[in-house]
Amino acid sequence: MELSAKYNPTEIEGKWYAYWMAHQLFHSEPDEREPYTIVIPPPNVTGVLHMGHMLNNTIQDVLVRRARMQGKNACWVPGTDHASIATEAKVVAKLANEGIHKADLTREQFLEYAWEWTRKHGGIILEQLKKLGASCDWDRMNFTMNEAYSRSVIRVFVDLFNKGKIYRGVRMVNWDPKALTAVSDEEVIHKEELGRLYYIRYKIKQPQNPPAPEGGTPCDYCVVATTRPETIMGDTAVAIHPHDPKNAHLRGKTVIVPLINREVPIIEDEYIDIEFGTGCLKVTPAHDANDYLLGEKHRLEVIDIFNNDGTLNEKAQIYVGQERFAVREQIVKDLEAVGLLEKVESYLHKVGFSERTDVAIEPKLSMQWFVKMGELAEPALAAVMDDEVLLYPAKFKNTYRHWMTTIKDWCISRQLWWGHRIPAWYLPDGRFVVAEDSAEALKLAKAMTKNKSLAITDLQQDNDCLDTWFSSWLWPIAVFDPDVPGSGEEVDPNIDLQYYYPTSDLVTAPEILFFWVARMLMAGYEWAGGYPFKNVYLTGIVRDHLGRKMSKQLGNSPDPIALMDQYGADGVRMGMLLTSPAGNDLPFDEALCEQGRNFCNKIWNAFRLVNGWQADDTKEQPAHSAKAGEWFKHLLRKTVIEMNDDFDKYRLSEALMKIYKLFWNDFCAWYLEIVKPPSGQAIDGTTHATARLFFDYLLRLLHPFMPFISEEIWQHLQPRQPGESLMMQPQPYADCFDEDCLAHFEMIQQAIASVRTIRQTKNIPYREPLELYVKGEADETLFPLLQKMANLSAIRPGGPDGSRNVVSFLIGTTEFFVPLGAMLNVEEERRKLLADLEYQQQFVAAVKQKLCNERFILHAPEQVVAFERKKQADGEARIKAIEEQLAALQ
RNA sequence: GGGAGCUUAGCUCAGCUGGUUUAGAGCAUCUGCCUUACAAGCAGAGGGUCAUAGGUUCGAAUCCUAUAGCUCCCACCA
Repeated sequence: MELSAKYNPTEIEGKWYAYWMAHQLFHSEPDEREPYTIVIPPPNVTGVLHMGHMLNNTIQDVLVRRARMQGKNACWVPGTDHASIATEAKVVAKLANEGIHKADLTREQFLEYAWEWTRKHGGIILEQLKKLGASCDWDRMNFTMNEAYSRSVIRVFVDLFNKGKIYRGVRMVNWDPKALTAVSDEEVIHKEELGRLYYIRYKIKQPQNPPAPEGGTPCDYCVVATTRPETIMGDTAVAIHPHDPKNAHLRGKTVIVPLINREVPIIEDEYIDIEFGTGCLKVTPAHDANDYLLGEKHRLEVIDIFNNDGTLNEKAQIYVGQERFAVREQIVKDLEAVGLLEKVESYLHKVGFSERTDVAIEPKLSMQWFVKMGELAEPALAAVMDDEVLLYPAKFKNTYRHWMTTIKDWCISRQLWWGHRIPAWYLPDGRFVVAEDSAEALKLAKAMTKNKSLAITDLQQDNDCLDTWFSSWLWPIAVFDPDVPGSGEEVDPNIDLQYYYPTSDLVTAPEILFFWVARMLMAGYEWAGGYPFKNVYLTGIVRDHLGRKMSKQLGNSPDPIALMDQYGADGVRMGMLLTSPAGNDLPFDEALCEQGRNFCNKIWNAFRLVNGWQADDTKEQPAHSAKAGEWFKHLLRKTVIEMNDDFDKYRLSEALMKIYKLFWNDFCAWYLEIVKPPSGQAIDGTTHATARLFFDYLLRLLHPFMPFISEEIWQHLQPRQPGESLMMQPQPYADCFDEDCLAHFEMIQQAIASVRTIRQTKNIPYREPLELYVKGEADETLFPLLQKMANLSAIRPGGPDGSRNVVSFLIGTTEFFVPLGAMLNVEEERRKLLADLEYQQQFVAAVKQKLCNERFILHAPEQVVAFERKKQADGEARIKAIEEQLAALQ
């Protein structure tokens, strides 16, 4: 078989993915094995793969593949999220491009367009995941708007409502004037903005003949500082602090709102910051959350001057129909014209923006649905604080606690059509019923009104949809059993849910810790009797090399598909994993993918070498090959133990680095080079079998990280049955290794490197054999190996007698000499030895100083003192050796 | 404004309960090699006052305090 000198991933990756699928290797059914479950964080149904997904799903695939190879029944459930705001926004934009406006469509017509869009774009992202190698159980594919899933969402709403945990109320919400919907606090991004602070004069309504304040002049105005002058038409009071001396004269007065000349009272409240601006606050209860609270407290009128789209309505009296920011510009000019603008200052402040549409959020009063969070949050908080559920890295526990203890009620209604419609039906008299469907609603309505003639057409279902997270918080439950919460009448408990729940690991981004992770925990305790996952691995954010978050807007995100085409999926997977410890940001660099690709090529060529060997069973195994095999066996064991430890701590990049070095440095550069037979000769049967065995183990260790190339080579390594796959082979096991064996070998490696250095500095080609003398401790059984790798004609014990033309080096306290004859540069050698001598003398001096310190001898543990003594003795031995060598140079 | 975290080689990071020969890795760099598995390679080498200043200790990259710089999260100062 001819194998190309370059590894070509594109030919191979598609082939093996199809093979795994054809043999149902990703599919899981409950059985007697221990389950290992991951539910995918469902990407937006119409989204495309970005670098964050690449990282996230690579990590999940590594964990799932490894669990599978550990004999667990691994199940990775894929699926998508309907993402109500994001998807609806895309559909609205697409329709607008075609000249169709949402407002002109009926709900049914719009939903038809949305479904069409979903069918067209939905699942693109899943095909991309397949290219990455994701070993999801595609038979378990789910979607948050599937019929069954939707039923579950509705049932949960009804259940919470019946438990009194859902209520309807007028609240100040974050209004997105572009998407025309309320959004949750978590969907508001606060950005710092350089705005302006406008000082506006409100005329004080004076009684006839106003008395002048003591020691001052009569004051016609009170000055109010605001960043939002366009809201003054909604003002219903001006507030001062009760103990503010400079505004005390305003007490009990009324002032006139500029331009519209409405008379409003001065109120007093301790909320006011005396130091800010003039100490006077204009109160606009309809358009500011704080003002709303003030308004409630002081029973102020609420005047809502905005339309839903951010334009002003007739209640504003002026600027009606104009956009809020245009009005801000205009009103400033108009105030100035009538002399009511005192001054304008630059002012740095935070403004809330909608995460989805990036427009400034408008605080707005409206009727919305809320979930009471207090009771739901309790078990979810305890789970994390008591380590029942573990966060990786644990530092997120603090943030989590902070959020969960200051949690506010969750506004779950969205003024959207794409999503789960709120199952509330309004009666003609304004009352409402909550039910799973319209028939049930009618029954309830009849009972409520005691009106038997009530018809379904008399009921009007709520027009709003539920927040996307109100469906995705059920994800780990509903993908296994959409009948939770049940009616309580079920006879057969759901087998899948019993077997797969709770899931093992959840891999997701820290930015949705509260959106999603916390709420899944709440749902788990509320409806599934316990936590939904044991471990939460929080990934970092993928950034470009300038440290910026990768985003579409910046255009700094590489196209994942193009990357995989260029470097292979395995190469990109390795690139993603190389620098991504849990919770750390990932500074992405294509060079990392290149490194991954190069590694694939290395693996490929190692295989080409081993594959090309002709085995001769009659040939005896050379001593160096036997010793190398022994060494590598122990090194392999050590690495397996270390990798297991890394995996236990979710240190995936370190585990990968260990197998990378084991394969490249130890297996290729050392083991294969040692056992490689001279060109054209056959290899002995024992070594041939051992090398293949090692290769097999290495492929198993590599497989979770690089599934494609490992499968390809494993299939070539020996004949396999149809349907056989590396992904189902057990991981290598080890619990101990021989440390001495590794240490002895390492010393020989250093000796070999030292001889090579001598060759390079002295310009002695490798072909020219050298002699070596060894004085001191060394494992002689490794000398044949040393001889082969350093190309030595002989290795002799002791020092070379009387010869001056010798170059030497030290490893530990063992001296090595290489006679060089005329090639030796005595002066250069002396310089080197003198430098070394000085270093050793300083070293010994430092150790001695430590040992002379009585308090050190007294306080330090015996072992540490003994170790320092050995350091001194070794150092002195080395000094003696160097001095002898210097003497020999004379 | 409150909270959390970070600062170790040119870059990205390990370094766990203070001591393991005067700090490790990968990448990058430099030098020499087209040696019949691989130049996407081989061999070798160089590179760090562990952010700064104090303190605790026989002993500090590691523990404590302060300072500086960076990052993230939360929060209604108009």
